[in-house]
Amino acid sequence: MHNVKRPRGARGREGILSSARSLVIESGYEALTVEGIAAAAGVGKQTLYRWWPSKGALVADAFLDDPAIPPSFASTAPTGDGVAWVRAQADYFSSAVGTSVTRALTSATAEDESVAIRVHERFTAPILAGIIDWLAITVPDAAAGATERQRAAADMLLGALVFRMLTRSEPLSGDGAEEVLHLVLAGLRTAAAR
Amino acid sequence: MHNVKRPRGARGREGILSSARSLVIESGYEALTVEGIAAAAGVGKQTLYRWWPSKGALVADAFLDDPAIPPSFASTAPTGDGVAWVRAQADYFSSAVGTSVTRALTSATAEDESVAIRVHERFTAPILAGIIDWLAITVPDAAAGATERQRAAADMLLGALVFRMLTRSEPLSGDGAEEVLHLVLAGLRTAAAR
Amino acid sequence: MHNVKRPRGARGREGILSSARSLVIESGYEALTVEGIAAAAGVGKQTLYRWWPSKGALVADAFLDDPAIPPSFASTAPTGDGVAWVRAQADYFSSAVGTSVTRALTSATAEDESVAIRVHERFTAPILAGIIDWLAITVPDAAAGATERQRAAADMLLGALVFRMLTRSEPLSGDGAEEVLHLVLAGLRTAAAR
Amino acid sequence: MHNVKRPRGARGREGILSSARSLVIESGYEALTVEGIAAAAGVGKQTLYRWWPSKGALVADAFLDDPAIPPSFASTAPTGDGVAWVRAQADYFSSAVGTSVTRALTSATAEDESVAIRVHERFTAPILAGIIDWLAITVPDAAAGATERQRAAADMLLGALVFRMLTRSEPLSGDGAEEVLHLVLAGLRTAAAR
DNA sequence: TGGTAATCGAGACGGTACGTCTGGTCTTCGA
DNA sequence: TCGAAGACCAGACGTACCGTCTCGATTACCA
Repeated sequence: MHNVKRPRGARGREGILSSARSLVIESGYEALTVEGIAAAAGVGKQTLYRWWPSKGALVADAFLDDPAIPPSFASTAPTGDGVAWVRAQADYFSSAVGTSVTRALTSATAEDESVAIRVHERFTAPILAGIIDWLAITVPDAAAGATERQRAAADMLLGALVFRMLTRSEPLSGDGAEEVLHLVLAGLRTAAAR
Repeated sequence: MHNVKRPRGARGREGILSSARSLVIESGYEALTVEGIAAAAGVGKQTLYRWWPSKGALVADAFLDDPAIPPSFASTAPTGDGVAWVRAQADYFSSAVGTSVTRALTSATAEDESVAIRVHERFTAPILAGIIDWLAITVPDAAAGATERQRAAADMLLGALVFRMLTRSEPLSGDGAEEVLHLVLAGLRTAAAR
Repeated sequence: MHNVKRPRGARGREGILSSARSLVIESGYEALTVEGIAAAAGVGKQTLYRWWPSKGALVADAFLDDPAIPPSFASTAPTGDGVAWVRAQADYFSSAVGTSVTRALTSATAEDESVAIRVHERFTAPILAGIIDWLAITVPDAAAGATERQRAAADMLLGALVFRMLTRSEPLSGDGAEEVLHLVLAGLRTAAAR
Repeated sequence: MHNVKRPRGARGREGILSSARSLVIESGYEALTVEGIAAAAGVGKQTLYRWWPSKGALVADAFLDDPAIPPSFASTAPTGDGVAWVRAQADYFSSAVGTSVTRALTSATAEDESVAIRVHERFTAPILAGIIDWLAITVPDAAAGATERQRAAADMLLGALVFRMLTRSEPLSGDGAEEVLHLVLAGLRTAAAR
């Protein structure tokens, strides 16, 4: 994306991104340095600057490119009644990894507009799309404007979870997350029946 | 807050905070430096370190201490049907000032746990409390657990707005924000009637 | 010299040396980089490292191999009374080219012992030999040790010119150089007559 | 000289210059780095850049400011018949320290015109002046132009020594240096008697 | 009212990291 | 098959800030 060619060094691109991921999870995005990534990856600094314009862009790639990482990532769409999904999200946002990764992506996003766009396109938007699709099936609504309503509902659902994590030491519990889910579904049903 | 005594310098404490505010709004939190604040306020660096342990703590004070700033701040509670309030919030989060300030507080929060606690206590919690109170009046619900439900609803309402702003170039429109409000109220009403 | 094979590239070996010469004369030895030479010669860096072990060695070759360069080089031996020759040397060491070239060879020499040896053998020693031969003819001296004396005299003659150039903004004038010549010849004559 | 104020840190200015001197003598000017000096002196890089505009200027100060260093420096004027002095110079230029220091000053001089001026004013010119004064006493000459002749003689004397050191692996021996001295004096005497 | 302490601005200090540049080696790919 | 092109690791460059530490000069309080 930043360049069609890819590093071909001994460790290569994946080694670099993997080092960056480890460092973010260990010590957080604020403590992350380009020199630290280079050292951890056994790579010259210039190699990083050759492929990524900034620390934020590198970190975005680190968490966006490899679907296997992070382990229990919030990247699947809800299924069935959604309860299992929303509790898994609550667990993820309560975990050290989930906290580190989400904060890292938020910070990277805040620093650089182009990173923000990329993170949205490749990360946030797909998750929201999955939620919206599931909501459309779960609470059918043929009304004009239903799509906008579902979009707002998805923002509320994911937004409440993220907002809690960013602003509170104790993120939403599984029960709290389920409460959010129920309110969203109840609201949508009422609107659909209106 | 960090010290009962106050600077006696030409500009004083308020001059420092005011300089910090201007710099954040002009150039963003990432570009903010302690040296920059000191220079802008015509103050020695040591004076800043005397009263604030970190850049984040200073910025938190800058936006928390003076109720007059930022101008159209999201700090009042909703009234009536809430529509005017929620549209004002959408406007605020769409503005350059609202974006800068919210991002700055989010970043400061991410860097330092004690700043996070302070921002929550002095800023986020009061806003949420105002919303919760208004929700309790607007959608009366005597059921056990209603408080938890209202807390979740407040997180959804404010969370959706903040989440949108943080992750999207185009924050929620007034209409979108109103949609969120309606869904929250509809959900709460259904739950209350259950 | 460092390799019997020769580049076949567009410009070839002479193109490389010529680029190096131009760059030295334009910007000086300190500002010279291997990358710059490669770029100027339209050649890969590896091609340079294939034939020269260091920047210094390349520069030495650049000024030693081609007798046509630099234009009015100090490489001829004195003739007749030596006045014309010594004034030509003064002019050369006063010129931009003479200054650049001499400084470049001095720096290259200081960095690398093997370059020093090569520059001496191929450049300094022949010049000194020419001077010594001319002195032996001009001030005949059959005494034992006359050769040592002539060697010292040659060092004095050329050394005074080089020393002046290296240490002073204004190198020896033609008159100053002639003064040096007269002193050397007077000293030798006195010694020969002793 | 570069600034009227002086470093006041734990180790101070002299510690920095002393570290620079050691490094030059150990490994030569080419291998010297600003970071190396800073590390050896236990000082931040910025402190060096605050007081000296370049590595060359720092090195010039290192060898010019403290008259006690280098130990057997060529900075005294000749006395008596000059033989002891000229042999001491030959020894100095044959020593590892003399070689390192002279090459370092020559390189620093070649890189930066302002360093060249300073080295000349504070180092080369005083030595030459001492030689000229001694020559004027040793070989009295009331003729017009005698001063120019003595200046040329001083350049020949010191120049031969420096030229030999810079261009040859084996600098002038004591005997060779004495030969130079005799030739200079003989030449001057002849000229004075003319 | 004059003397003494606290506090100020200013900015030097030892450091860390920045983003860039170059050195010297190694790999790719077109002619 | 060989060389241009340029990526690679390494590490120094000169700069920006960090948070700490002197400096005088300027209060402000007490004698």
